[in-house]
Amino acid sequence: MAQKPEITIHDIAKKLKISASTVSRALKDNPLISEATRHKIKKAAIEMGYRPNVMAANLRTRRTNTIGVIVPLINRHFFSSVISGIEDVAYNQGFAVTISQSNDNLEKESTIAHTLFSNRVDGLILSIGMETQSYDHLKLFSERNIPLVFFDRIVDEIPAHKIVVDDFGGAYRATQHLIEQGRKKVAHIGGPLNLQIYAKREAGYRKAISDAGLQINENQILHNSLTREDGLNAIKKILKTKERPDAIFCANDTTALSAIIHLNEKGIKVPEDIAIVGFSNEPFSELVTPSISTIKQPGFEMGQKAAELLIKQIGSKTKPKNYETIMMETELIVRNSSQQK
Amino acid sequence: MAQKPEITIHDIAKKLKISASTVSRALKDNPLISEATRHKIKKAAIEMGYRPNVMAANLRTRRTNTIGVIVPLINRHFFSSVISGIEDVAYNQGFAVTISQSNDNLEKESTIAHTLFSNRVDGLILSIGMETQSYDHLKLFSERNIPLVFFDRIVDEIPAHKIVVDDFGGAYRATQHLIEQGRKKVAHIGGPLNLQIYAKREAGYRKAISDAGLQINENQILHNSLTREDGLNAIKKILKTKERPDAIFCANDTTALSAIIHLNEKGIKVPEDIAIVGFSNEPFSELVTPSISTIKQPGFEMGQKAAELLIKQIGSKTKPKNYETIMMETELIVRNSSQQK
DNA sequence: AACAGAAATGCAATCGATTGCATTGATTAA
DNA sequence: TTAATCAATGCAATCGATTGCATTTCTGTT
Repeated sequence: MAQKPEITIHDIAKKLKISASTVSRALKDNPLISEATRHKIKKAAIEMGYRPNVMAANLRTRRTNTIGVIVPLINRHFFSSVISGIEDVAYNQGFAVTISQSNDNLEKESTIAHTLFSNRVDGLILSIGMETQSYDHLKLFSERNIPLVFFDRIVDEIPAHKIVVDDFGGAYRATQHLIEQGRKKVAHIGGPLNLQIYAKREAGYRKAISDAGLQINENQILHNSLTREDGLNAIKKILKTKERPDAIFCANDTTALSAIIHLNEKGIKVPEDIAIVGFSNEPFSELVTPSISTIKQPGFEMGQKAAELLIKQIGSKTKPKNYETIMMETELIVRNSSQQK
Repeated sequence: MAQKPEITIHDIAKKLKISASTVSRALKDNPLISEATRHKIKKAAIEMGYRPNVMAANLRTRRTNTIGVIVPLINRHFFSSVISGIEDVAYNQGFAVTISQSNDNLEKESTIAHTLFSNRVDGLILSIGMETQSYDHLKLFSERNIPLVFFDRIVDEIPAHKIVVDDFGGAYRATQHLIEQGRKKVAHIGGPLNLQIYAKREAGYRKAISDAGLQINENQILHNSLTREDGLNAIKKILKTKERPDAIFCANDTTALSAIIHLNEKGIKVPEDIAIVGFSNEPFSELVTPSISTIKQPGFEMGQKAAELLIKQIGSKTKPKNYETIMMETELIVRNSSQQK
């Protein structure tokens, strides 16, 4: 399609009767070039509509100034907050950010990782998908020493910086809160245990229950992919169990939502009959009736931190001696789904 | 950072004692290469962990097989649906997609456009930001014949394919629906008129009112950026006007939400006292109490269509003779905010 | 056995920017 | 005036893959 001739530094050089090297240096504000020529060159560049060909530069310098980001779904408030945090830091440091979503699908995640690698991103920030249990596509990066930072859904096996929230603590707090409301039989809708975050949330939940000297009913701990539909099936199953629980701690807000909607329809009162707490503080959680008590995660700050660590690592010549796992604090937000007015 | 030697086609060639050209051709399944050598080469490539350097290839071929996407906010359900639609088509056709958000900020939009251009994306799909009133950063593309497709928030001045929804019709339908509910005084919370979509929504609203022989109260047509906060200010302002309206057509769901929350707090009943219709069918619209009647836009399909048109244009040698503007149908979804049970 | 024609492979230039090293020109010191 | 010094610029190789054209190797035919 492109017919208008591409303007290159050579075109500028020819027009100004100087060498391409000088043009290149001038445009990069290299101090070797005199003020006068630099001005002349920049002026010409603008007049001629010069646009650097990043690929040529990248090929030569072996750097792209681009950070790749892979998230399961850009559509989740938590993830888009993280992305905004990443962009915030990256743009200020002159990095471009390219965002991709895996849709929680391993194959797509792998394809994206390979594409990003082939495009030679300088570093990768990611949160793995629910299906992801093999990590060849990620070893690609760590083996070649391309900086990698995980956030939220991390992988233990791969050495890298990791940014997580205190899932255990958050879940503990959430469950404790339900118990403080006088609940004795707390059920749990949890995520796939291959993801650490869900294992930890469940562990926090279990600890809170046993610390309070209460019993766990193993029939009332369910695992699924935490979609709207999964949540609906889960709440139905829970309602069919022998001793109906008086509270549910859900591993995300989506399933909390499903539960609430179903209970509303069934005429079971939330929180009077069954109290509910979710996780993530999705925007909708304050909009439903009753509004959902939940655990707030500092998404934006996690993104900032992840980008900082990554960029620091990109800038350094050597592999970091040790990798940090940064745990950020969560906050319990009490709303109407767990507390009577 | 990268110390492990990069494997190039030359390394493969050396090892197999053949030429790099043959390796290149074999890896691209060029029929010139015999079955036997091709196999040998592919095997070696895998064993050696070869990963093509896309930048080098792109530099040579002047194609990147990458589509750039710019949206105001990835966080909006409508936009992320469109993105999913784009990805759906693009991936199947072997294109990568790089997504960026402008945050409705002209400067950022312009920076992103320049970055994408410098990275030589093969084409661009975008929806402009609220601030965008100058188009130099977009002319960059059209002038150099880099295919460009607009969706939703389009720019008339620039020749390109455009995918829109029937904003006029949707708004007309929404307003008409309010009138059918017996409402006589319908206010409007609208967006910035420099964006065609909002101008059209307002026009549709006006037409429906006058077609019904009703009066418009110009004090009750407000314009703002349609954020939560803007919506709150707008509803407050509307409540202070002389003749309180009995319905409001909001140009998006966000402001409809603000209005509903504020009216709930004030004890003004929705829909009994004031009926409300929004626009876009954001997921939260069915979750609030009362649930929000709204206009549904086919986001996924718009994305698919945009990607199809773009890729077709990328593949063609010549400029399209005429540019299409495809208008997709909207659907009124009646919920509780506009209809008494 | 010889040769046309096809099939397979190689050569070398190219894409556009960068950069180590060489060169030019100007300035300064002696 | 001349050599030494420094500032400014140019030369040419390089990054890795692609591709038009040339060359080599087969294959089959007579």
